[in-house]
Amino acid sequence: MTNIVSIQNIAGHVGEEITIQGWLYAKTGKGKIQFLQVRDGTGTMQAVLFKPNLPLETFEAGKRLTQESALIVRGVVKENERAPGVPGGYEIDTAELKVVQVAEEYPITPKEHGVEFLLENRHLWIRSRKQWALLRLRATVMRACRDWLDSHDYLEMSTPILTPAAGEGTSTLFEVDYFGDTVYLAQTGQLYNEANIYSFGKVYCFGPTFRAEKSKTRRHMTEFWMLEPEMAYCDLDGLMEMEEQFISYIVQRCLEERVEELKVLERDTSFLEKVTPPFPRVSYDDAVERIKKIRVETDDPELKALLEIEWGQDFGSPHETELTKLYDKPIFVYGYPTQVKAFYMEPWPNRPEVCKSVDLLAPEGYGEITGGSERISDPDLLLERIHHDNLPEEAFKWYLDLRRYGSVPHSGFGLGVERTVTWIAGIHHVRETNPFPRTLGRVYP
RNA sequence: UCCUCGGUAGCUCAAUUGGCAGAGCGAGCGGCUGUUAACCGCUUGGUUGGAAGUUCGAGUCUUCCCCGAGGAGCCA
Repeated sequence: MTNIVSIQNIAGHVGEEITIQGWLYAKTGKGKIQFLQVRDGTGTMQAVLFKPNLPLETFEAGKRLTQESALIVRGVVKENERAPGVPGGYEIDTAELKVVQVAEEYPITPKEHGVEFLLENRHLWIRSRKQWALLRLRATVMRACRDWLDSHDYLEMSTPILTPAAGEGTSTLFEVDYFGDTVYLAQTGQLYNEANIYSFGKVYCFGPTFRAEKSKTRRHMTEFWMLEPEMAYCDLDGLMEMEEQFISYIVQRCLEERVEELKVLERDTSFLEKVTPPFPRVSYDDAVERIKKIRVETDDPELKALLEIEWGQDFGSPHETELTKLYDKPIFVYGYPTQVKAFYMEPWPNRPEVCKSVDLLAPEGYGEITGGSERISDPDLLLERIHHDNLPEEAFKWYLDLRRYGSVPHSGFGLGVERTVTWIAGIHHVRETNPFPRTLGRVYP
């Protein structure tokens, strides 16, 4: 069979005889006509088998096909608005059907399934339409990240995954035996990025990161992908300007390139269309006041309890959720209390209790998708902060060196890929945005 | 680590006060020329998460354990 066509390009082949290589997603049939929904990885389209037009054995072979059987279909492409698929509206009038393998009874039926069952069968679940759309969207988000950064003179620098000590000294790390020594799986590449900017100016690292925290929420995984840009000669304002351009570009790329997938996900894209610079900037001080006001005004006693806050405390997810509901765009919350943030963040001028940190909160209640800051550039201040947090000075010797040889103001942030995709896709749980999610209590498959 | 909910057929669930463990879907066979989670008929389906206990009798009650989900804290 020749002229193999991808389903995503089917619109350009109407009237032609083509071949589709794929798998049977679903099948419905009547006595003399059968409809095969065929996936090929790029989309789904209908192949029609009409008994009078086919050799009997071909029609009978079609009847024996089970869900997820591998098959190759040849026939003429026709436009037909009744034909379902992604993109819909096209079908193939089957002339030849080659059965590559008849699949065994497939566990995931087109009916409802529970989360536990689906996660146990994740290796098969990714074939389902919604999961397929979600992971295609993820790939676009990741590529858009790289495209924007690469075209703005950022250089991708790999940072180590095996690291000698805690990046920030706070989160729980996975331990790995390293020829008798203990090393840790990286939870950030930031410190290495800070070294890299002094050679390359603007850099980013992009890879998996690991947190051994026992978090069981829809926003947490133990292994997730993080993108961390870092920029020399960049202060907090410069960071926010860069972030809003960057995030807006990613969202707009998804709207352009993943129309069908967002349709499958039933995403209301009107929210995404509003994601253009500038984003609202809210100081931590203001944010606390607003949350206090919401807390006073709510009649819900449960929400009242969750929203309890005093200046100086970090926000929890309920606080973030309520804040984002006040806006229809992502918002920056900047100037968090120094005591709740990492040691390396630059203090606010004349207000040492506040630091030049900024989180980006996605709208519609999704909350934090990036966290960043301007970093301390003064060697004495950085050393003082390391001592203040009781961190081992010896481990940070190289990091302190960076402040001794041409230190400049610099900033960076980390973006959680799965959280970003979750928001853009408008879905409930981050685990579905990773092909094989690792969560507390699940490392299979 | 804490709080809440859950575990019954391959899957999704039901089972009244402690009294014969059921339905839909899937799968198999047959029928149907426009299906969209097709429809109609027949067939197939069980270590009720595990252990112990109470009882004439436990899916149901008690104790312990295992597993999962949601949330909190922490974080992207």
